[in-house]
Amino acid sequence: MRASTEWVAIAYESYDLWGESGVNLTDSSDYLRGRAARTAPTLAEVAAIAGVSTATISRFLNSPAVVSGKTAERVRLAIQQTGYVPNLLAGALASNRSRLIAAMVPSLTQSIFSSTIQSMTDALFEAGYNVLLGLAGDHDEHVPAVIDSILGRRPDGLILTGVIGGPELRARLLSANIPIIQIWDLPADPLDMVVGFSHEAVGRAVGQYVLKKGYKSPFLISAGGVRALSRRFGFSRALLEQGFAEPPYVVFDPPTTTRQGRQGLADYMDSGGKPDVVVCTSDWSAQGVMAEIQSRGLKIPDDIAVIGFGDLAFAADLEPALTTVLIDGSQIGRQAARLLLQRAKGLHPDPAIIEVGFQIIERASA
Amino acid sequence: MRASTEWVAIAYESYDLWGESGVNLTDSSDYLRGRAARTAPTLAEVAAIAGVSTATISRFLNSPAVVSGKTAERVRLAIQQTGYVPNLLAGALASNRSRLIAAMVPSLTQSIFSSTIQSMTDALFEAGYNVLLGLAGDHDEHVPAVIDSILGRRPDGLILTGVIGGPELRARLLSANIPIIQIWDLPADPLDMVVGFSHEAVGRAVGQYVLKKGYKSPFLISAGGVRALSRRFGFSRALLEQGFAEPPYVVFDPPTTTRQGRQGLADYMDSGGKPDVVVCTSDWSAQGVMAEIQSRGLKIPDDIAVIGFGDLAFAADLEPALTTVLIDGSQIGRQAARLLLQRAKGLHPDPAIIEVGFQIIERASA
DNA sequence: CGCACAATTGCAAGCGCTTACATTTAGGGG
DNA sequence: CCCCTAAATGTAAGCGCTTGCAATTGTGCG
Repeated sequence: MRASTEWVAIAYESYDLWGESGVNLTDSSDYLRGRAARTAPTLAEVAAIAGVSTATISRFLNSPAVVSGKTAERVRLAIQQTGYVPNLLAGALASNRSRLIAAMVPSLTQSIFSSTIQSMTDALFEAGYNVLLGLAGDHDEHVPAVIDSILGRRPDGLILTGVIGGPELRARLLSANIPIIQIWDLPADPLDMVVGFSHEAVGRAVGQYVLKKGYKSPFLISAGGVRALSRRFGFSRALLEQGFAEPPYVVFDPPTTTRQGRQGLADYMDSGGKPDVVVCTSDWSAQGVMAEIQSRGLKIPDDIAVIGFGDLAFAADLEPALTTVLIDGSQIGRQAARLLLQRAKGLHPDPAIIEVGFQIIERASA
Repeated sequence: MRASTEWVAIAYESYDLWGESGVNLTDSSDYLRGRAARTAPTLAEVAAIAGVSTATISRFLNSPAVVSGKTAERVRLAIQQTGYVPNLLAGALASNRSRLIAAMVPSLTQSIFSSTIQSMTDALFEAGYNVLLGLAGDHDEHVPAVIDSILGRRPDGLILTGVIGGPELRARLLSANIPIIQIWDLPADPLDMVVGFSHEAVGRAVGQYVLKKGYKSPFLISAGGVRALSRRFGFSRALLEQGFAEPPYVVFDPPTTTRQGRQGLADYMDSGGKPDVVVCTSDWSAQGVMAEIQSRGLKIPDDIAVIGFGDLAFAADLEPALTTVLIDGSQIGRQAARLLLQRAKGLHPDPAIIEVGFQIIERASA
């Protein structure tokens, strides 16, 4: 694909000049060794300066309402003067609340979940929580290790995207005894709370849309994950129920890429396939499909129509604009954060299973 | 842009059925309240079962080499039997090592940094570290708050992308007394270690490339951040040095989107601009530029050429393939992780300023 | 078989906070 | 001006681990 490659002057000198392991090292054991290294001020020091007990400082920080005005002022000054930053590790240990929420996603690159994580992190941050990210791997290959390291941090809540796992994993998660939210799906057997939608319903809706539009020869480009497969399943069901044949499809390994879309359609057409619409389980592959169609001098949607999934930021601004399925990822994140915060307050949100729905966005491509 | 919108059946019933705040709540104070809620097994319990002291269990976990074989076996069993998960908060407090690395990025959505975070997180996880993500906001608006909450977790290292900040912020960061790595740039005045490249050099290289290709009327679409501005500056310099005029440009607020590219070019051309090449400070906007050009029935690169930045995953598979600047984000992440790990071992990597370079990838679009 | 030394293990003192409970101080009414 | 109650603050016991140091056990060798 790369027609040619030109190294830039400065790159000649610097790129990979030091290999990933060919770095010179100087031992200087004084740095970061043992506990002598850091000397951040502690509560006790601030308390001494302010002339109060450590308990008062702690209260000033955590429940300002209970300390008197003049004390508060002295404490404020002492904190400012010392540049005190509370040690949340110690606080978490003592209070048994870490103010940490763990979120597990397959991966970060090209992830459809990033808007969810973004909005969730923002919302939780407002409430004093930090998000600890766990990357499960595109095939969930790191799940057990990630779960263990995450649980070791004693998070106050867990957000999971598409982790199924066997009974032992479920047990391990449940034994943490913290709120768990599964997002981006509606599991048949939820661990706890859920914010998601039915992927099969999406597939079915897209199938009905395709039929309504009068397309006769759909071709499916699907990712290999369970959720994408559910969508494909729903799509096929919709067609079968109307007496159509099961549509041809190709399945690619995650993560889904633009190239897969291009490749998938190219291979299909090169082997004689003549689709009038290509349905993708991701806007990324849909984008590749569009490129492939155009590179063959065909017209979208007249010769071949294209449908994506996700309504990613770029979908509306392709040429032609991409017809796709909108999932409000930010809303999922906000809802998840909200449920978690409710639970942290000791409330039991009802319902604890929130179906966020989806929407087919009809644009020019199909 | 949305030609029409169709709600899917199931969506009618469920979408926003519960508003974001209209949820019924049941108080059940027994849940997650006070310290009675959790009863995870502790070191002491495991020790009792294994018939050894807590110190031995701790050693088994952290320096297995020093415990004898038969003891190790007993401990292993006890751990398995109890389902013990070490409380890393307590461990961190006691050892003054949190095994947490904080990473600050502007945002997650459409972020060019995601491959860096991904590879960094993976590499650090291997070594027993978790990554705590801090979202600074597209205009660094959350920096102070995020820094404080991050430092409170006592991370063992800090990774920063594009945080400048005044002297007081610098002081606060340095006072944490932990390794700091600034990535994706070469700051004139680094806090500590650096893994990045010169954005101005990128701009200059692109400028030279544009000249070499014989383009006469470039138009720039730039993001508003300091890094994108450096690239624009470098680009202009390259042209000015060769006696060309400063190229016209438009600057958009981050985050950079496909729409900005479309809009930017459309506005420029509608007001009479006749560029023969559009240079973008992001592949995202380049993608929008391409769509806009094609929607006007023009040819890429014959009528208007396009150059992007980032070599994001889709760039090679657009039609035509996008000429862009490759930055190896994964390598940045790995290098940063490596530096951090070296430092954690008490070594001082040399050099501590790593320039990763870049590469102009010539494809069909320019 | 006894001793020096190394390899294991145990003891116990924290790490820096939170919070139940006790104590002190402030405020109000009679 | 005193007593009662509420508000503010202090005391001190942990939270669950790590680790310096001491004690114990094991090993090799004379």
